[in-house]
Amino acid sequence: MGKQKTYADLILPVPLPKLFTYAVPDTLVSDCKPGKRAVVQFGKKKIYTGIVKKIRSNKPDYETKDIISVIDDTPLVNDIQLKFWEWIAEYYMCTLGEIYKAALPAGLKLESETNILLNTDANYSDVSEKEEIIIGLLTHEEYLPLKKIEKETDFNALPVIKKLIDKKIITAEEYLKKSYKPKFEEYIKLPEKLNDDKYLSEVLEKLKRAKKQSELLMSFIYLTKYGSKNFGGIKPAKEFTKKDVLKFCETTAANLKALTDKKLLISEKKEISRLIPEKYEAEQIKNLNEYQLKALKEIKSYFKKKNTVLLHGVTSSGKTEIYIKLIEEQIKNNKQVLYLLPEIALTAQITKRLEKKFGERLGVYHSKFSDNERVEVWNKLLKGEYDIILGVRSSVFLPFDNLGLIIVDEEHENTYKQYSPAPRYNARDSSIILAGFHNAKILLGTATPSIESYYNAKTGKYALVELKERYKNIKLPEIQIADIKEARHKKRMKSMFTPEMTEGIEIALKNKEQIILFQNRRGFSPYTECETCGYIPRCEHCDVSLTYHKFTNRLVCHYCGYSEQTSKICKACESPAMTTRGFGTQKIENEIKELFPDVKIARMDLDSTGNKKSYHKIIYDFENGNTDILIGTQMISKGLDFDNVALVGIMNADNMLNFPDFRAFERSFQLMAQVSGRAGRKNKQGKVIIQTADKNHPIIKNVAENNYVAMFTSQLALRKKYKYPPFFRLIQLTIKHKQKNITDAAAEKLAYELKIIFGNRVLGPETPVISRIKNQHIQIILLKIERTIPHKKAKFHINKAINKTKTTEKFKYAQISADVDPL
DNA sequence: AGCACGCCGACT
DNA sequence: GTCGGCGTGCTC
Repeated sequence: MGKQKTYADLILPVPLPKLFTYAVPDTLVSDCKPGKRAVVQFGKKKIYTGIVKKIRSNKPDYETKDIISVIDDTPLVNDIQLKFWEWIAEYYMCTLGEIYKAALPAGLKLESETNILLNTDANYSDVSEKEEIIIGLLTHEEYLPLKKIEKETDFNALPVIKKLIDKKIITAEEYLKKSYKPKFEEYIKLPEKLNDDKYLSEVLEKLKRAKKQSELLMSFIYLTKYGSKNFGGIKPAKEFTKKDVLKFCETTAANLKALTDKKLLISEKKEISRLIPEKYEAEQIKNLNEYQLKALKEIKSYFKKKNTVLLHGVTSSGKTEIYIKLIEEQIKNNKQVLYLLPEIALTAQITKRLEKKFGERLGVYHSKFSDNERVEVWNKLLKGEYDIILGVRSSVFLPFDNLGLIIVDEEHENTYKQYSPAPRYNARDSSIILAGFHNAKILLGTATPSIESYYNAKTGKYALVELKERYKNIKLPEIQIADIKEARHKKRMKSMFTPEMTEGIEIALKNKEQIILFQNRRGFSPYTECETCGYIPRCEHCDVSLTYHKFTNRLVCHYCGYSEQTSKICKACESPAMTTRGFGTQKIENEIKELFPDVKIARMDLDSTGNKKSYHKIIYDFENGNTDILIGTQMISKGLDFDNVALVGIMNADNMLNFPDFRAFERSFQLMAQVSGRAGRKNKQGKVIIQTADKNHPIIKNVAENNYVAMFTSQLALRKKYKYPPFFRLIQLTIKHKQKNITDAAAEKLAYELKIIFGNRVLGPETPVISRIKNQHIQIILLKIERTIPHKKAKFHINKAINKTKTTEKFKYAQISADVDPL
């Protein structure tokens, strides 16, 4: 009679729809708890860390492996998070493994690597040439990672290694590699005994002949007592970092080492945090103006009845100050706050403001942080060292245990939706569920609400608070529409600039005021075309035209990264007539340089903001007036506040409006309204010039009149008529396969299965504009399902149809993925 | 997703 | 004959 065994269901980082059950050895039973990481072998060799989902005692009807070890003393993921993961998996039709992968920073998901060791007692008299090469590599090393051996050999090393293992000459070992590396810094302090003046003078006597060393010792002692006023200054302290010692004692590392070797100074390596916030003087937030106060009061009173409030405040109405007041109250009540924002663009300015207010209790989490930094944020939140997290999409996965409020700033932004890879979740919508699990309130803020959110507010699902006055009485900008068609007809265009735009720029420059020129990129990139035959180079793997990059002079595929040299000669007809078409920010930059040669220009787009630094530099230069004209993509539309912008020029409104997407009008309005909001200064009205070939377009009129409600009303009617959100829920299914005929047939079959249940709610299958990516052919099926139908039920039937399709032998390897609420 | 196994055409 | 490509199946 053995006692009952314990089993654990684990979430593993694989895209398989089920949990994996492992036996928990008796020694680990007391330690193995849900939310902790367990190390297990998966398959023949791979070792992973999985998250313990559930502990149970009933034996499964298959053989189980044992858990190797449990890593964490306390759970890394709490119950609320596990519940949240399950909701996301269900709603967005993905696996828990995919969420696990997305939720945790890589440093917390350990994976094994294979190491190869040479057996010392092996007999290697009878080896082949290739085998000898590998043995040669190993003779100088204790061991080598398999990956490294594969890289350093110019033949396929795997079979050779297998042979060598068979011959018992080498062995393979799996080991978990820790990717999180704590950061260390060297600190220097004085040994106790040197506090004794008598001893000190003896030491100095001994150092008589080492002048540099005694000087250093004296100046270090001085530093500990009085600090320094040079080089920016430093306060007295018991110990200093090595870096500071070298700087303030004006000495060399060698000299310092001489003293530490003699134990006259003590050097100590300490683990330090990478997340040292900038030290700012604590700042009082300015008093709210009467409109902000009114809005704040309304939000608070609505929170008594409703969980979600939509704050619709025009650009520069001071929403951030209201957020700060709400955050302060939560902190007073010992609650956590999650402040979500779209992408790095916003973080720079807002981080600074929040850091000034909340100092070290603020954690920042975004994509430009290194993985090590993200691990630290996770751990610090777990330890309760943060009250507020300011972060992007993925911060909804951080280990909060006591949220009181979630703020979703710029609620309408599409970067809240992840498209690829799975989980294809929307952080705004998910955070409403997350807030529910925590009994927390949620505030959506924006100047241009998404149609969905405004509809929810209008129908009473959310409360609506309006803030229509701009902060500091800045006037909304004057909006001028410049007719490209007419200017072209009269031959008055200068390159891509209408006379209105050229004049506007000239006036602003003359007044020493700044200018922002906006060119959206989406659906509009420069490409090359043959003037003789009209041939446009396309990607061989992805069926999409290649984008021209002037900087590298190459044609690049934006889907797979393939690139090729540009050529004057047309590949199709061989005439030397290839020219560039369309213009992006680079082209505008070049044209401006020609039209206004002495003007200082900066460009901000994905290419020019490769890292945190270059991005901040562009903003910093513009803020401080070092740049006259800033040219950019949507990046510049997001929440940046500048003081001296007289003119915002929208280079081409039409390519946004004509984008083939049911949200094109809504997005165009949002973009133009947001970009316009960058214009205007204290006491002086700003100006916006919109260039368009269609000056009577209703959306352009809505923008010019700053009439959100008109845009909303007309769009809502169309959404209803054509069965789109918010009335219908969209689910897009993507079918991929290497062979076109299998893709097409599988898509047909899936559509057929879906139509049995969903009837004419099924659209397609259709060949998307980009019909092939990385040599995979693609078909898509779109479902439009009434909001009134329970989504669980709908998804159950969709999964059934997918499984049914896969029962056909030929379609077994077709990849079918779902995108719920696609953008 | 990895990873291994096994089948088959293409080379020394 | 072996090498290496890729189709197929499995993972507690």
